[in-house]
Amino acid sequence: MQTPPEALPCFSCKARHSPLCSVFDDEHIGILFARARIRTLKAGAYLLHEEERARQIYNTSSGALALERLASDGARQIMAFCYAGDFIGISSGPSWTVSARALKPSTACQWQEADIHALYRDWPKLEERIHAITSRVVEAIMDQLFVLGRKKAPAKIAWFLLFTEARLQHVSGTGGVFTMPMTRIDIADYLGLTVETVSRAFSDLRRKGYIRITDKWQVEIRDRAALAALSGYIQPGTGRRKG
Amino acid sequence: MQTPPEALPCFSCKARHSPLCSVFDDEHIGILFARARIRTLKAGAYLLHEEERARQIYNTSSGALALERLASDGARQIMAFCYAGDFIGISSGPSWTVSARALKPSTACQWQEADIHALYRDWPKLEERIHAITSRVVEAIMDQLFVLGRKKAPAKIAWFLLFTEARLQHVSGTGGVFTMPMTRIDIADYLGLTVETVSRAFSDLRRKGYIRITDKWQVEIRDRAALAALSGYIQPGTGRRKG
DNA sequence: CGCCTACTTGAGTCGAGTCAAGAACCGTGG
DNA sequence: CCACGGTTCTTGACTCGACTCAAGTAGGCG
Repeated sequence: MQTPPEALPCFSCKARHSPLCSVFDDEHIGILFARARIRTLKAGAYLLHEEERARQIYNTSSGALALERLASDGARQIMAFCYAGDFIGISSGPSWTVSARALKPSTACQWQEADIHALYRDWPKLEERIHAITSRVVEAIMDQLFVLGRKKAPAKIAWFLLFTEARLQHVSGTGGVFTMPMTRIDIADYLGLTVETVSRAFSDLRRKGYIRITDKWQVEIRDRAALAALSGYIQPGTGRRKG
Repeated sequence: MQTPPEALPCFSCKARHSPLCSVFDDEHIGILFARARIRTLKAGAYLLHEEERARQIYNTSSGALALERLASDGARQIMAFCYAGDFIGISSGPSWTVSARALKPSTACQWQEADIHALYRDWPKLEERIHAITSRVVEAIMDQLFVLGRKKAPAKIAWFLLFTEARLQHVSGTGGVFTMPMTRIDIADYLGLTVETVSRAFSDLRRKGYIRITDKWQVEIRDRAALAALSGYIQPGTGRRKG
């Protein structure tokens, strides 16, 4: 608050307009910033580990993370990918049930849960927003559940591409070209497939002309309608379906 | 409130000690009851439909429901089974993204969302509880996501049996015997399998002596350790894993 | 330059889906 | 009470999609 607004990194932060931060206008964002610890992560580093005490909450400010769970036999399931502006911090128990791994160099703001709760009184909208985010997460995971349980590999990949394009729109900007921050292995672990199946599915889509892949991570959607048909018409990001 | 407490159905309701209702002590439960509409459902009836306007919330008071989503091609994915005491009402948008179907004759209390929100001021614990329920739901669905994405059919079934036994403990009481309210088809649609695969898996477990099935819905767990090993050591209900 | 990891592609296997038939169970109505 | 039609459940035979195993290529980084 005493800090001159111009000095705050918030003003140039990609998460400035995220559900969490946008509760505070430019005049008051310092209240939130003053309580934050900025975490900088290298690719592959963990923001938090499952089984770890969960008394912090996070807001991704740059980069990309995977929320994942690892089984003793090495099987991995990725629950979500988080990009700039995405909130991380839902836990009903004393510890996390997922780990958060950086897919590329990333930064996130970290708060003590108690510090945020203390702000609820003066900023009731904050509590409302966090609740809304949690509800939104439930629906996103239900979408994923539907895809994992009921779609075949080609449909899963098609859905993933459309969904990811939509999620990255605010990063990549306009029409049809985007850069995926995750490896094929990550995609496989997100969709309940193996690397080989993912790779084959990409090749198929490429051969059919539905997509174009330049440098392995650059994807261009060339036939959105075909992908949508393949995916079974799930409208990415909204939880709604046609048909 | 004015109603003499003895007259309230709440006192003999199986959901009396649910997260929602237990916010109110016996003296004040009438406040909640006065605003409730009691919904009675026959087996197969819908409490709510996806795409329907979502401005109500529900608390299951008896019976069992399935939260499901239906695709245009007939594919169904069940997101959760709800029993007495379970809250239904998480939605971030204007309408539901799932339907709630009664698996057997069931009852639920229905409130207008606005009526409940109006109680938040005097009963802050209510808001807290609903938030906690939502967080708990996220973790339950993540468990399911992990199972759908990374477990084979036998492991899915073993996990389902242990999980369901734990969920029904407050109904079935003690050790190892419980009555499943859902059909094999429902189980298949919950685990991302087909009826035939579910049926075969049950038969296998029966032949191995891990379980005993009396009248098709009565299941007795005979070798919990073997089931746990098969399921991959997920501790049902807690979101934790051994290994 | 060389190592390591990620990616791709092929060949073969296996688990789960599909198709099909029969048995058991349900509620309904005679 | 029993006969009947419809659904659910089980089991078998077959098929096919995704996994496994394996080899080779490409790209990133020290």
